[in-house]
Amino acid sequence: MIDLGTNFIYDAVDKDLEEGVYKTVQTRFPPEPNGYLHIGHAKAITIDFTTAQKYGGTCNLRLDDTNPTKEDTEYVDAIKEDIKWLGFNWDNVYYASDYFDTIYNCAIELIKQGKAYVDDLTADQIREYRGTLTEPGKESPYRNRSVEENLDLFDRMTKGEFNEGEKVLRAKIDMTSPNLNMRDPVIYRILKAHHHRTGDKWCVYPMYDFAHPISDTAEGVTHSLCSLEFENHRPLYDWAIREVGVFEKPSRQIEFARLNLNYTLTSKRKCLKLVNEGIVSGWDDPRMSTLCGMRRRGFPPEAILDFVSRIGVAKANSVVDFAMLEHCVRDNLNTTAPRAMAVLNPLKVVIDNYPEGVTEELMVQTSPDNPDIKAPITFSKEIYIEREDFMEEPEKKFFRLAPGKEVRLRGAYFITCTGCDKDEEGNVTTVHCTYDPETRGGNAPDGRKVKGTIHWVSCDHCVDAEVRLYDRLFNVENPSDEEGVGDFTQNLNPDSLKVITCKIEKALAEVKPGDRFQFVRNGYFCADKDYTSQKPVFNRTVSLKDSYKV
RNA sequence: UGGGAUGUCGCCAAGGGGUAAGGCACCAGACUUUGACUCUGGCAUUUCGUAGGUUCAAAUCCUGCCAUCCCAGCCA
Repeated sequence: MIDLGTNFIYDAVDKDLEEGVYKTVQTRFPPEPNGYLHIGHAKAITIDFTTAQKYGGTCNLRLDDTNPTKEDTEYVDAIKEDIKWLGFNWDNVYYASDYFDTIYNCAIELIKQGKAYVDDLTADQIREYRGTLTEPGKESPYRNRSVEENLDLFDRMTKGEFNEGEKVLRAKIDMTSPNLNMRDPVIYRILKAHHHRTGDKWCVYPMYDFAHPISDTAEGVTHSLCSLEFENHRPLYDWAIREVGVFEKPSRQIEFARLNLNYTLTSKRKCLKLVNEGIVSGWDDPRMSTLCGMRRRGFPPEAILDFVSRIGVAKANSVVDFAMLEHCVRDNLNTTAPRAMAVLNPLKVVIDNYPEGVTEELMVQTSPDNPDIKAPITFSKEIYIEREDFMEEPEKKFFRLAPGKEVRLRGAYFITCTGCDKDEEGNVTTVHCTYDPETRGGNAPDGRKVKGTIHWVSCDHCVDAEVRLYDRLFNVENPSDEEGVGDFTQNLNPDSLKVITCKIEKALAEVKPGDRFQFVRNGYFCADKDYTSQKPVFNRTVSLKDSYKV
């Protein structure tokens, strides 16, 4: 059970329960199936599901499909997959389109009560008549049509007698309201589009503002949790339920702040641009904030849930530091990811006093916390170590390999550097060492200590792998600050993806896509879903916290 | 220049009259078959956007001001 701490939503629910406003709790996660879910949705999903769980209630998945021009079943499937991946199970799957008849009847009811009317104004005219933020709107000349006429016109709209945009159904509320949403909002529009579920049955579709309160209430939702931008819509939400008047238990809408993460985008529109312009490889590019992207990157769902519980639920607009998410990922992987050795930037080491042609199997601990869980790795005379683990002229606090210094090869032997070979340009090509046969396994019988331990891989017993090193996609904290879709690409981090070839221990070539490891000292990696090259591919999930800084 | 919200440490965030939780980040130290992890300590005291007021006592109540976000889709 995820703990969202104390928060104002729970306070409100507690109060409702105490006062007997509701006896049970029912919530819903209501995405529009017009795109992929991202980390921001993970927050909403967690809040919706855990609120229901906490009170022993139910939470349904409802696909808010009231705009057939933007929606598709492809997204429905992806949404379901991502929710399940996070570990949540909905009680029922509903669609707003399930309620089209109900919503339609509510509209008729409103018309009969004289609370809704068919308007012939064009979209432009409606905008003009709406007034501005500071000036009141004015009433449409069609506002006072008779109930009979409205009923007839709406019926004919439904039968397809009019073109898109010719007529709309509007709620008759108050054109002078300081809340623009209450200035006779459009509640039904003509859309001669094929709906992914209802097909061509309808050519009028309810607007969100009308469909949502009716769907919630018809479904039995007690607490309709949504993000802050709908605060201005709440009066209309309440109005619709109240005026339609056919439901005994109105739903209560409660708003919370949506999640913003620095250095990333969580706007569907902008993410789409990244995909369409080929800036990223697709919706599941590991740099994306989409759940499928994070999954491919190797972020465990538990880490995302932990993250959501840590950031809390409040009403203040905020931007959470990406480091918080990374911490959660490391925290999870630290205890779950097996250790493995991979050398990203190889430098050959020859152990001069090790017999030629001999190999031996050494058992190296792979479990982060259980010393008894080990895997075999082959050792031989020639190995690769990390280039940065050798310094010909070591600086003051350098604990690794340097001429005359002794270090431990993880799980193997102590070796002492005797010198190195260089090419004409002075680059180190090979390091020469001697090993101490008494230190097999990594401990000296005489009890002498060694300050550094380094990872390695045997030259003849390793394979090449492609490693994708990911960094933040943007180099500015808030790429969304730039107005418009055109500008944010200026802030892309050109080094957000670096592909290198590295040496991995042989056993790692056999892993399954999705398997996660800590490559000792190099960070956490996740085997990629498909190998486009012949080599195995690993995505770097997250780097280790800078361990060698002086 | 309308309305709705929000302002507590660099970033999240508790606390809603009784004298500032916690996490991330950061810093210092210990430990360590990697310097990671773990552990220990530090990290808002005329301070809770700001200026006043009420009170024995205010981040918490009142008033004014300031800043930021949302709203003028036949999107959700």
